[in-house]
Amino acid sequence: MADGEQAGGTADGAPLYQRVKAHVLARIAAGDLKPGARVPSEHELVAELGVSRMTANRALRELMAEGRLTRTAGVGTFVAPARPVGTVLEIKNIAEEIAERGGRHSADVLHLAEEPADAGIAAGFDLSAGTALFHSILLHREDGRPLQIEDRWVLPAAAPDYLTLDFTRITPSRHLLDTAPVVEVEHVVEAGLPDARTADLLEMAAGEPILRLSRRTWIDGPAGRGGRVASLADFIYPGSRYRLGGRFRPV
Amino acid sequence: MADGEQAGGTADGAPLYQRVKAHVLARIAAGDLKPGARVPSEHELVAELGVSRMTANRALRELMAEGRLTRTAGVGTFVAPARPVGTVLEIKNIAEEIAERGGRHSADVLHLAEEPADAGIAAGFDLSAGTALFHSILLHREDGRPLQIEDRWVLPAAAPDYLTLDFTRITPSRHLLDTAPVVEVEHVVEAGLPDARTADLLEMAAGEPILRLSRRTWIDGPAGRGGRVASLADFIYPGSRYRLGGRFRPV
DNA sequence: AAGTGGTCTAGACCACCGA
DNA sequence: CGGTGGTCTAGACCACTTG
Repeated sequence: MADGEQAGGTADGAPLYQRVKAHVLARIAAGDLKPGARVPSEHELVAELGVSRMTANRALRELMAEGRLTRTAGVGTFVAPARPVGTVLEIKNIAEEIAERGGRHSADVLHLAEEPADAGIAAGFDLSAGTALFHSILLHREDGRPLQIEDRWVLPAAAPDYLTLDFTRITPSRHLLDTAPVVEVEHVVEAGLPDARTADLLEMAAGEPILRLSRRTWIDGPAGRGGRVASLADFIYPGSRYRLGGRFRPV
Repeated sequence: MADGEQAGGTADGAPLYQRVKAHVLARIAAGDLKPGARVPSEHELVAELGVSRMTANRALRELMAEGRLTRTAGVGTFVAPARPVGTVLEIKNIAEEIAERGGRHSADVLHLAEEPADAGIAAGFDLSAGTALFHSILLHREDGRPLQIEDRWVLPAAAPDYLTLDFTRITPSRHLLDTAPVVEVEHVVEAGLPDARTADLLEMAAGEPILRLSRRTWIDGPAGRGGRVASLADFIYPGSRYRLGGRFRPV
């Protein structure tokens, strides 16, 4: 129908599907619908709220996309279990991040060559040991002071011209992002102790720990296949000079 | 129309709106549509692909929700600029996380009291120093071995019964999640060195670093106001026994 | 005025699930 | 079999932007 209706806890001028969403969320918030409980079906919402089925469908579909509901064709719609809290840690290009702080970024290229992958690196790429990969090691500085060691392996097919690039001017992250669309990313963060060379390069005090961020990125295969590991990178920061942060609204 | 069509790089059996999405994404991937470029309007897609406008709308709307397009009513649809890469670090309840690994969780309550906030804590809550808050310190163990120190401050209004809970049976995270819906979360991860008491509690080797995760969570105000800081928690892990990881598809 | 996205409807067909 | 979600259509009205 057209008007004369109000559904949930959303402003009157709001679109109908949003009011339907608010209506369902309000019942969940009130404890009326607990996790696992069955939510009114599309047809029931049509009858209950006087909206069309497409509108009810959009409301429920979006709530499912937001993680609030689970739906199964032929069965029904249910309140999703309380979800673990996740965080978006936004990991910017180091050069852009420094620029945003008003600092000056520079980089030393410590190593840049094609090398056979050892067993550990090869495993990260799902390739066999000995496969030739590009390997770069960079030292990034903020206002001249060492901030990050970037130790990266790259699948040659993902960036054929990798060895010819000037990494004092463009970061590998930037180049790879521009070259191939990233399909998936994996991150692992850990605390550790630096080896002697790392401590020396980063000009760290004795005993100071490092923060290590390991990142794997996947790209689409050339023909749009499942996707391949394009790059494996370790970012190492002095523990006293770097923190990783993120703020977000729960999904 | 009904059938005899195929649009982009998606399987023939796939829903039409997904084929429309694939069609647009393929043009972006091919460099045909670069960031900022205008994407065919809904009407144009209707004419070009023979789908209904609702189907074209759903395809473009979902691509916008996925961050690939920007849309402006009255203007048009455009390819979104390349986005900085973000990561979802999913941070589970420690008890559930241990259970998922097949371990046994236990906890010691080291401290549980109402205390005036010092200047630093109060600042985190946007309150004035000296405000009375609940303060708990817990030591979480996996199969008896210390894994995490949880040092938490809680706004009394967010969990009035906090001091009466049995934290050997339910974790503060779990209780707070069940009590009040979280509106926003902030995380900071850093590496550091433990003080003597921390090293002792976590049974750490000399010189071993810690991984510290600091979390602030916001809840809605009682009347649905802007939101208040409900809790401020530090989670401290032995660097040698914990890593924080996440895998996701770029938005 | 023409084009854009934003929304909504009433109906339709389908695959799937459970009794 | 009836109920469920999943999809698709052909129209419609609206607010907005642009020329």
